[in-house]
Amino acid sequence: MPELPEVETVVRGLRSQIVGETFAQVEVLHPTLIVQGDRDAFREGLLDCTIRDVTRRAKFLCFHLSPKGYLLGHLRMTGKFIVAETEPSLDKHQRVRFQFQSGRWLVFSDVRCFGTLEVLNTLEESHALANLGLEPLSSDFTPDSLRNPFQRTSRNIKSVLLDQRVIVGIGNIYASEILYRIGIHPERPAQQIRPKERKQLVATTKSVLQEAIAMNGTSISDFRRVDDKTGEFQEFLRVYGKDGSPCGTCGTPIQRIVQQQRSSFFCPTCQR
DNA sequence: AGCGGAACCTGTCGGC
DNA sequence: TGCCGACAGGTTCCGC
Repeated sequence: MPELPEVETVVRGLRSQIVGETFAQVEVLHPTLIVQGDRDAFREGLLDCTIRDVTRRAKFLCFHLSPKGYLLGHLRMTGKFIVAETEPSLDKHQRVRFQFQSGRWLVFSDVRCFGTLEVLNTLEESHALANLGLEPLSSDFTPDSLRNPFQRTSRNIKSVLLDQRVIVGIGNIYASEILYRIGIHPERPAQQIRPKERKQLVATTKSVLQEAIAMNGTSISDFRRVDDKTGEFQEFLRVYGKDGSPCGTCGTPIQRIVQQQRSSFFCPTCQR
């Protein structure tokens, strides 16, 4: 489910639902994965703590706890948080179940077990957060801020867009969508991106992500499972997964290639 | 130092 | 029906 717009949507949902709740019970169902470090320390770090706020950094979810500490989560490919008013029935993908003092529940569910949850005293001690790049929706993300990262690499533009040490939040789907909208071929070396194109890249990245957030991230989520979201999903995406169908601008069939072991979709005519 | 590739794990889909 | 390979929205680690 998760690139920046989807994580932002989840964060906003959680913030509106569970700020003020206090952890009364923490059940780790998955033996080793998901929860980083010691399971007892994880439980102890959360019990009796109140959720003060829920925020996002890159694709990480950050629960701010009172009196102290943070719960840092990452959905990776298939992680999901579910809030429930009463005890949810167990299913095999649930990994961690939290009960609040109010009697409400929060469940972390994850088919592939790539997701992570970690309790921290301070955000500074997080290894994961240490080397993250610019937030694309912040004012720091400017054409100028990309000049050096683009200049001093031999990689192609697609792979730099996915590099969380440079820009955070862009994933495989939005990388293709952004490059399509500005007419840049995913295999173009980042070094060859001209100043004018950097400017377009920044502006388009912001607008694509903002538009997706405005659509509550449904541009991606549940694309296979939930029929009623399909319309919105298909309207938003112009190239991702559209391998073989005609480009909306010129009619040339959209092409799929593999870069860094991941699919890229592009129009061979419009993108150079 | 920077890069590409493998690994982490489970599920689904299409082809034979 | 069943088996097999390809593929899935992300990150981290390892070797060159």
